[in-house]
Amino acid sequence: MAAKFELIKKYILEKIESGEWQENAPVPSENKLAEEFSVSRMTARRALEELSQKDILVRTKGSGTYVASLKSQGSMFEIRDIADEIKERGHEYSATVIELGEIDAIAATAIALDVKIGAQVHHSVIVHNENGKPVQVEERFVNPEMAPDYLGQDYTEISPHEYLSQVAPLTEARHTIEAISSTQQVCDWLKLVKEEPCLQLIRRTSSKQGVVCFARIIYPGSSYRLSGQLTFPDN
Amino acid sequence: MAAKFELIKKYILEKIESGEWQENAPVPSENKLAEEFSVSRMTARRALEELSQKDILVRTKGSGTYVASLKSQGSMFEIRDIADEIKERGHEYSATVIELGEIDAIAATAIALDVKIGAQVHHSVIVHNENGKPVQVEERFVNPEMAPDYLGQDYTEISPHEYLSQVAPLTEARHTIEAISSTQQVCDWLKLVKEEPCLQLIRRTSSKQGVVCFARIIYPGSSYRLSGQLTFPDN
DNA sequence: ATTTAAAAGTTGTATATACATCTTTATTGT
DNA sequence: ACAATAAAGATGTATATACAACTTTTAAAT
Repeated sequence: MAAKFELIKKYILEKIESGEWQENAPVPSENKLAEEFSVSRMTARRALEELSQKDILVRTKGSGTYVASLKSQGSMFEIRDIADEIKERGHEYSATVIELGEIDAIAATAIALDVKIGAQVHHSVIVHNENGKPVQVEERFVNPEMAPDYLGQDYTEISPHEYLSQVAPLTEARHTIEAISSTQQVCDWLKLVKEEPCLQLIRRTSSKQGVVCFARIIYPGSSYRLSGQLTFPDN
Repeated sequence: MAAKFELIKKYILEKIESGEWQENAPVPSENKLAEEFSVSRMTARRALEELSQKDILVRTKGSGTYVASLKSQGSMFEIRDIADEIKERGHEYSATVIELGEIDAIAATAIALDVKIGAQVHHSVIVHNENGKPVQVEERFVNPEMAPDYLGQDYTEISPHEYLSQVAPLTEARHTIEAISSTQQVCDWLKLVKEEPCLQLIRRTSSKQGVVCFARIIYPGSSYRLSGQLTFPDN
């Protein structure tokens, strides 16, 4: 039989995963959880404390416990939102939607998304511009079952990453990074006059319900960098 | 005044950082710590438990608490040890030491290592081979104060990473990845016949005592990949 | 010597309690 | 209406206790 505090953790995680408790939503207090689950306060506390140490919850003395900002989750090795980064630099950000529609999944896509070959999947190609100049291209294949409204969004306003985070919070992502030479297609998208080494980041995102998204993000290697941080105990 | 359990955590971390307690070393039991620090068992337990959740300690019911394998630390976004990876594939691994000595720190190196410009720092260039073919070059600048014996190691036997992990465990690393075109020097080292897009990973490693190492690791982008994983709560 | 059984040691879970510290809300006085 | 104060509510730290479950060591029996 599972431990009591694990059941409470599970309960909270489910609320967050389902989207019922969004970012910054208040979580029941130690005493409330203790009463609802018929456990002592210390047991309820343990559940909250452990989730807080995993940065899923944020606790404030005197105030309460809240769902953490999900962006802080992935930040260990998340590409900082390109829009934020550009704006922070004081430059103008814009996005160009090159493609947004459905396509048949070829074998590689089907495997990555865990759907049948030939199945219709959502597909988008978006170019991010800094001061009007393209600096990053982002191609995504999205499992329609996980995000049925994917095609209905305005991606000049909200980034796909942002939207998908709302639809499927608490996801796990696997990344692969490689250096490639820009293909003709990439040269077109990024308006490169010649071939250039590029960073290609492939990201496969899944939640407990299944694979959400398969993304290919390409930077011209010379102009942009991807930074990751391996943190370690503060003390 | 700091909380009692924080003092115990600090005590344990210092033992590990100093190297006094190595990998898999036994850590005093809850009861022993409770007695030594004159606290209740629950307080000592809290210190051990929190360090265990950060993967610094490993606890086994009935047996005891031990210092975790440090390699599991960085594994979230550590480049898997190239030697291991090659051996796992059933291929032959070898390393070629191209350079091993001292050099004057130029400005960029000095800043990265937090030493004075012109100071002598340890320097190594090592090429890793798979079945005799070079697949990765690794250039390192090492702060001599942190690892005085760096030059005395046999890097065909032990990897610099492995050695440095012993000298300075519990480090924090910052990574930057970019795509570059191979320079002539890199072409020489990797025996590339023509320019090729490469992944360049720059890693700056520091412990609490200071900056340990500044490393530049270059892969031919087409043949090798760097994989990272963003994990998320198991439940 | 080998096996078996008991004991001791260690971590895991759970509870009840006490008090500290901070925040938010409600009350009261002007 | 405003400000000051009090009360209530929340998290933070610490302790003492009890028992469960597992491992290692010790002791005993064969």
